[in-house]
Amino acid sequence: MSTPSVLSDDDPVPGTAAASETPRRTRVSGIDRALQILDHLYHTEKPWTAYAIAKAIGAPLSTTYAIIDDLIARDLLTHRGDKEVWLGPRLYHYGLAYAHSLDFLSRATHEMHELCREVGETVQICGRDGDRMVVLAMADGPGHFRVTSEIGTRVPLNWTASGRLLVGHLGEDERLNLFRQSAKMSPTERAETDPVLLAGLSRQALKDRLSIQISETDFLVSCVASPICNRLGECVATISIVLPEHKVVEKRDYYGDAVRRASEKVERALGWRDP
Amino acid sequence: MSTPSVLSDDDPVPGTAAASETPRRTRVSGIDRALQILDHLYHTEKPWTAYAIAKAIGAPLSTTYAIIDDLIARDLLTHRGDKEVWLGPRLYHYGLAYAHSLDFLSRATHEMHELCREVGETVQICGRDGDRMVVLAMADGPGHFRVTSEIGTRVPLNWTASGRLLVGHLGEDERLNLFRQSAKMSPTERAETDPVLLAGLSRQALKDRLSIQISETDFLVSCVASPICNRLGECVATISIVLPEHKVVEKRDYYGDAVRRASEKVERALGWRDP
DNA sequence: AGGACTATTCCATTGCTGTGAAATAAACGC
DNA sequence: GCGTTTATTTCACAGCAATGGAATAGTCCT
Repeated sequence: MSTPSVLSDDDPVPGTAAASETPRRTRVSGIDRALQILDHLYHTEKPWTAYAIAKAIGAPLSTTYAIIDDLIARDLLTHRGDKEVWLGPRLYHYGLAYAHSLDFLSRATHEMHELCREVGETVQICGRDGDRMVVLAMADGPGHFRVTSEIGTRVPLNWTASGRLLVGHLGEDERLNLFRQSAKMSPTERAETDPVLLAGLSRQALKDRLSIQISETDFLVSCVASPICNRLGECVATISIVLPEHKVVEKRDYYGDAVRRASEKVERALGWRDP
Repeated sequence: MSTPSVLSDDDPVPGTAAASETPRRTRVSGIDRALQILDHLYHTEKPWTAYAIAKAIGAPLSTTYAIIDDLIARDLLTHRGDKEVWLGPRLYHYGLAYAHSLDFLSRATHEMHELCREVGETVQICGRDGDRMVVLAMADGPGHFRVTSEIGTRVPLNWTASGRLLVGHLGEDERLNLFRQSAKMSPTERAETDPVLLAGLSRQALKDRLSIQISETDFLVSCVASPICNRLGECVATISIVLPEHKVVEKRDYYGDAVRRASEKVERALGWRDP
């Protein structure tokens, strides 16, 4: 709600539990409808046709077509392929302007590059959007066979070390709920999906300021993460090293210390940590 | 318009030349008003109070307050300070989703990191938003005294080497217009501001696939840029090395060649260049 | 203290806007 | 060929959203 965290939406998890509330008002304002459309595209992560969007969000065809035309004219949406539409460039501009104003992110990004250089591996800054973890920034490690992903990538919270940290500060109930509703099996089928176990790991990881995940999302790919917490102890983001499985096994402490030092530096630079 | 470029808005430059058109319709739709608000914040690059926004965009107070409340409730806006509002986190999410879908940007980002490692200096990817240059991505160089800026930074087109490249493909008239309306004196008072000269430099720089700027924006800071052009020859973005003045003077060709190689690699990877 | 803004809220009015339904094709599936 | 689904446009209508105006404090000058 009023949490000044970077990403937490705290929607009641837009899952299957569609609220059958709001009985009055068959009609929704333009802004509302527009946001429904943007959200639909955002959550499904792929282009849709106007027709399909109308069906999916349960809006009248005429309204949907009109608003989509409007949004396209304003560059909030763009055409992809023949009939499909997708989020537009203007949203990116707005987003950059927002990110630009976050001294938090620029600070963290700086430390991310330093850490990347220090350990010679890919480093990421991740945040949370509701029940997903989002890659906010990334520094590619050197070498031709580095492990990498992309800015904007969104994965379930239970797939990554960062995902667990990001909910560690939430209340027991909320944490359990998030995992219950969003925990998914990963491609490797090695991700933990038990909500109770996850909730426990999550809390403990935040306390340790360290979370390690091995090959839960992709084979041979691991992740060593440390939380960036504000003064209230809320995990606003994480900084993590992404690297091949065998390296973590061999030099677990080396990476763990490095990433913890980096996250502390960010917190200190922001005045979120006293020393 | 239908240009698939990443950033070009091609608005008629929202400058002082306020179009006294659209006489009918004292009333503007909700989406319209909402976007006016977002745009106002975006273009002024700072938080405003609801009252001030209403005055600035010429909207009724009641409407403005209502819509701003609405947008805040939806995380499209956030509170900054006591009364002021600013762009919200949700816009960043949408923006990331858009960026994530751009294979262009991820491709360019990869090359950006490579180049950063090769030359050991800060490297940026820049695009254009109307009459401004925008920093889309950045890789910090090593060292404690590196030159750096921030993602999302927006500066007039005439201040940077990249800015000139980004309009090099436009028609003579359009280019002249853009420079005429947006060319501003830089802090160092060394930026070129003559539209005709700028337009010429711009075209030539794009032809050379190289643009060099020395201390025009900041003292001792220079920039070596090369364009990333799509198959139509439109400069969609630039990749540039940011570094201290003296280094450019000493090793101009070294940096020029490196940055040109990088931009060509991006174009080739995207199939925008034949070999 | 008084004037001039800033900041916010309330309300009656009205005309724009979202709706629903229907018309029209094109694209499938078979 | 013929139903079914997708895709798009058109239109009259009613309701609510945006509006203008005013009321109410708070704040900043001087």
